[in-house]
Amino acid sequence: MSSGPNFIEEIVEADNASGKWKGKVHTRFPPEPNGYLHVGHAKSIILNAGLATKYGGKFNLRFDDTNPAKEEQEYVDSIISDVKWLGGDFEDRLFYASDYFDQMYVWAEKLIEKGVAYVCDLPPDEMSRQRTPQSPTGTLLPGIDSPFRNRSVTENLDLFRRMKKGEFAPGKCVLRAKIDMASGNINLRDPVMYRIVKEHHHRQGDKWCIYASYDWAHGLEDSIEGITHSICTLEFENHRPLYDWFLDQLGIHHPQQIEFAKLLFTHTILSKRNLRRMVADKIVAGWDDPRMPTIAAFRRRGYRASALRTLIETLGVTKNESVIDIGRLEEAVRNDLASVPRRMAVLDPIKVVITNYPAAQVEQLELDNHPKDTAAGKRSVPFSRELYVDRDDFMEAPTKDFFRLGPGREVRLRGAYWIKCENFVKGADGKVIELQCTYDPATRGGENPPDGRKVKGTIHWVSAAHALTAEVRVYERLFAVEAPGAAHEDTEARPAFMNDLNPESLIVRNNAKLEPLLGSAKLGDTFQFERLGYFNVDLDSKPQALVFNRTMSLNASTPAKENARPVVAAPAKPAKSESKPAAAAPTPPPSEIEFGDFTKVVLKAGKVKAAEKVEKADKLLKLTVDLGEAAPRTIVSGIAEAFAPDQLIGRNVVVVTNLKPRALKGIESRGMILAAGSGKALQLINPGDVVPGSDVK
RNA sequence: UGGGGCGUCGUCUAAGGGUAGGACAUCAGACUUUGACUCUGAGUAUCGUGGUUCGAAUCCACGCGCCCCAGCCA
Repeated sequence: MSSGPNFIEEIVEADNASGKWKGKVHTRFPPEPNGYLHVGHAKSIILNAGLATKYGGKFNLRFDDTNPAKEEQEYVDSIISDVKWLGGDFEDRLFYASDYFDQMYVWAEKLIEKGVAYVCDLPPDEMSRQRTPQSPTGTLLPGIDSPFRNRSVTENLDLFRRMKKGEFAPGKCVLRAKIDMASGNINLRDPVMYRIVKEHHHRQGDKWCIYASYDWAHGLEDSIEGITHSICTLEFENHRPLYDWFLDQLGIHHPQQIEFAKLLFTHTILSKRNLRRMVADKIVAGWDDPRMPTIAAFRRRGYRASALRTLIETLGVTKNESVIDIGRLEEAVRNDLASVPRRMAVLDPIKVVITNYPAAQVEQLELDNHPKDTAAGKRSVPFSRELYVDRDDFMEAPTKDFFRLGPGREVRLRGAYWIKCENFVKGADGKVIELQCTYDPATRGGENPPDGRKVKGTIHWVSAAHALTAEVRVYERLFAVEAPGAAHEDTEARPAFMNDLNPESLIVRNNAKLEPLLGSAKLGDTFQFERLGYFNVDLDSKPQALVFNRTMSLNASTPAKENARPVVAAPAKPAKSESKPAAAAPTPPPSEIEFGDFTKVVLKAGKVKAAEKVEKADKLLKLTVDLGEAAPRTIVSGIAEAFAPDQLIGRNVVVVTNLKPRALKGIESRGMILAAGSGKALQLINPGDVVPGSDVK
């Protein structure tokens, strides 16, 4: 796990070796308080705080509250608790950019006096045009100087002071830095330092009507706090020259800005706008709904900070933009919870009557709290004639790879006895409501009987008379596809990502049966319910109305039922399949496979409707292919050397339909034409005279 | 088109002129009173083309691909 230092640590170590900061390391996490923190922020917090810890430095939490229109106290509070929960130890160093407004103002006047800042009266759209003029062919041209660029220092000072006093309406004018209107980096084309905003600030009230912009403010904030390494995400790379320019002009403490790639996950959306939308549209119950990617949601769901820290350490820190498989997070959570005590719970109960067990008898059986850790001790679990087992553990007509209960089948009840199903009873609705079983007294504790009989299955159970009834919320991934929204268009009514919601992301079991010891579980407690996963006590739980969340499923290596066979079987509509994973197979098969994953290809017959050459690509043809779907697909294929577009129209072809869409010469290709040979000798595979959309075997 | 950044197994990530290694995922097997955990094994990678060199993922050149910037957001 521990590989060498990451590139940021290398910089820090080099600085320590050269004495650049006299051995000091001081980092910071500078959120804007305009939303809840999510996993992406966790990386930044863990990275910054971790650096400070590792090199004996300090870590600050600072609210970058320079835009009064967007910021709220609610977010400040949630961010503070999230940072603390993640282990970001800022001690007493909780700061607000707004506390530096006076100092920033003094420095702004200094730049005006130096002649490198001026008040500009251009309206916003005009300023934008002058900063980014384009030639008729779309080439970016050098910017045009503002007519106000050469105002005198006296005039600028006067105007700026009047801006501060509130004499001008918002939008009337701004303070700009005088840098370089010809720079290729647009950020250097006289960026805005102050704009007029007449809004109530959450800490400053109505004291200010001019507010510093990010580029002007951020370096100053870092400088004031004595930050040494100012770590931010890649999109700020273009802003670094500005960061440096302001600090150089002022001649003040000059931290080094370092950029890294932010953390993204598959099956997840992270943009604040979209998260807000999900909360507003009640797709989820709130910012801390356990399906959300927020820190607050993770905490509520039962993830621990240590899982996140381990994960992020394992993933490393680079400048490669990467999307992490959400399975990595899930796996990290499982590993982190592995040591937690075991309990038994039945989510979807079927009653079991042990016909040869004495009606009045109750045994207290001793079960291990943890199978590997003897120090975790034992607990006592009552056993009696009537039990509950999970519906998933019984099949009326069991297949041969099903190891659990069925007519005539024998299984081990974990830590109790072997039982054999002799009969079952159905209710009026045809559902099985009761299993009649016999037990073998020679198997007490679940031990093997002396006659050498074997069973393959061990299942969990709960004594009916002693069971607690609880609500259990079973969570799955919120999105059914890797890249939510990617295959759809946004509309006003429905953002693209909403098309990819997993309809089974929450299943509530409100008649779950728990072993009695769970009655004393407190908020914050997590258990493994054997064979089901890790579960924690939810915020909504009350002593007489217990509520548990499934924090994470266990790995399931074998299909629980015959309908969950992920491999060869091809879904009819690969673009939106697999919305119904079986309960015990939480990881649905991917609907879009990677190029090269040949065991899972879905082949369909298609008819070419149109074909044309692709500009600037000798080998590519852009085909429109009817696959019997609602709309024909665009497929870009490298077959231009062998075929002219006209030759292809009307032809039947074989298409790999479940490839991940790929962009070829900027055209999104949704599928691949099957062909053999190469170059001019290329042959298309012909499916014969079949209907578009037919399966091809 | 201008400026900035990034390209290593399916996915992350090491290797800083000298055996392309690890993790996750996948597959196969062992073990198992959780179809879990654990253990063993397997396969698959340096964006391309040239060049320098005894030797290149690494250095050079030219391409190609992807991401970011053109808010008075951060």
